[in-house]
Amino acid sequence: MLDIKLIRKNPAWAKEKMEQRNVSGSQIDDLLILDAKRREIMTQVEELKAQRNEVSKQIATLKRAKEDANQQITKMQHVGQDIKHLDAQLEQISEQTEQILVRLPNFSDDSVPVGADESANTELRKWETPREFSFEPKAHWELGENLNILDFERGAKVAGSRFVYYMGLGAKLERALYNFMLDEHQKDGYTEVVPPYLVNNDSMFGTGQFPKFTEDVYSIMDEERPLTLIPTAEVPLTNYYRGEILSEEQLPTYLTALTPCFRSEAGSAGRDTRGLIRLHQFNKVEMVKFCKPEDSWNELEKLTANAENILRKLNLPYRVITLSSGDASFSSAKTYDLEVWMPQQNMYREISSCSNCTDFQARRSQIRYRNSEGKLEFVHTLNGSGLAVGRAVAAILENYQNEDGTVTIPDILVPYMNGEKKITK
RNA sequence: GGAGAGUUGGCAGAGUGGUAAUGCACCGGACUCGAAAUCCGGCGAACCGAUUCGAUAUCGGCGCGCAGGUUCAAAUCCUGUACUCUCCUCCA
Repeated sequence: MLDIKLIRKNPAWAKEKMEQRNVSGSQIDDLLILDAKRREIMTQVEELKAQRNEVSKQIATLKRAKEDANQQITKMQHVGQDIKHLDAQLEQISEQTEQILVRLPNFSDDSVPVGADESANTELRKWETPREFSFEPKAHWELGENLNILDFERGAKVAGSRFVYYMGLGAKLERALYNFMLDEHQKDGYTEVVPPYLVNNDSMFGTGQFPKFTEDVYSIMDEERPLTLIPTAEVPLTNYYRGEILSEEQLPTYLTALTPCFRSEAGSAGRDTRGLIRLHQFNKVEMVKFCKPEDSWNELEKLTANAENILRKLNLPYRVITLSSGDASFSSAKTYDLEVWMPQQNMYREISSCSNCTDFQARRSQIRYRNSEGKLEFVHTLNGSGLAVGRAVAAILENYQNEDGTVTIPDILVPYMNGEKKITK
């Protein structure tokens, strides 16, 4: 959530920043009109309440002295009516203000390339050149099906399209990967967490998925109480400290978790219909950080390096992209995407997304800390995938495939595969 | 699933219709070479608004798990709800 005071202070700047994110500047105008009205009513109602408090004290004094207070009581009955009326108005206008405010995305950092969509993204760096194949590289789904380690057909039968079974060494490769990732992140100072996979609406609001993106997730009703299957571990990890005041010593806090992620993929019909790239359920290792505001930009670089570390140790070629203002996600002030090389598609595909959400999520979820002057401040939150496990499996299958259709296990994973060096039929 | 108890400041804990005791902690001061002890004073956290360019500050609102209701007035009464604990039941 944006700081309304910041918008109040500099409306023109706020409008420009919102337009960079494909949000009409008129939203800011509407917001400020409502905000001015809200404060006007608030002043009125607060004056009346002050009066009521004052007279109530007189009534109490009179009553204690066994004197007559009827005149004051009658007067306050009217004041009470006025307060009720104005409070109702205030509530209505506050709701309208909130409606707008909670749907505005975070401000992009000034270092972010300005543009409406992914065409304005910029490449920051590239690591390793993709391998030259002496044969036509196969798609990972073809390799996986031939090796009997991926079964999309039965996934579709049992659950529907965009679901898969990993079998045998495929399942083991998946497990090897996330064990490896979690071990690496632990070395980098992250605490391993197993969080809830179902979360309540407050949590979904806290990280910015709700109220705007209800279509993208699976929700269930549990005794009238809605719960949502997490679309990413960012939600339970960032909400870990929701509503809390942290001490300075608790910062920075690094958390990591392997979780399944559930996404309805509404609006992506027809895209990546084959393979492991876009499933309704996939595993992901996520990293989340809470830090002091002054540290968050440095922490973003470190977080991104932690994700890159995984790809480097797996020896998978990748590049780092800075997402443009229009392409970055709702809560993010700046996002780096890591894209891994996929030989069959002959292109880089997103495998990780590392974002600095500044105080945007912290304000929504009320996560603060007491700074050295004893003042409360919102923390900054960051999150990044390290990595999407399914996509990593896909990248390994394609990059490590041999001409005979077998797949060599990356050296670093061999110990995690009980010494298995190759996947054969 | 059933029954009961509870939720009050940083912590402990009183308050059952008249506007949140008290203790510890904390902050300031005195004493001291300095500290401890002692004494004096201050202090519920957060949030919002007005005055202000802004900060400080002042005033006000708000504030007893949360949301409603009754009342001139609610921590207190009523309704709903969340969470915690205990017991029973069930269960991996």
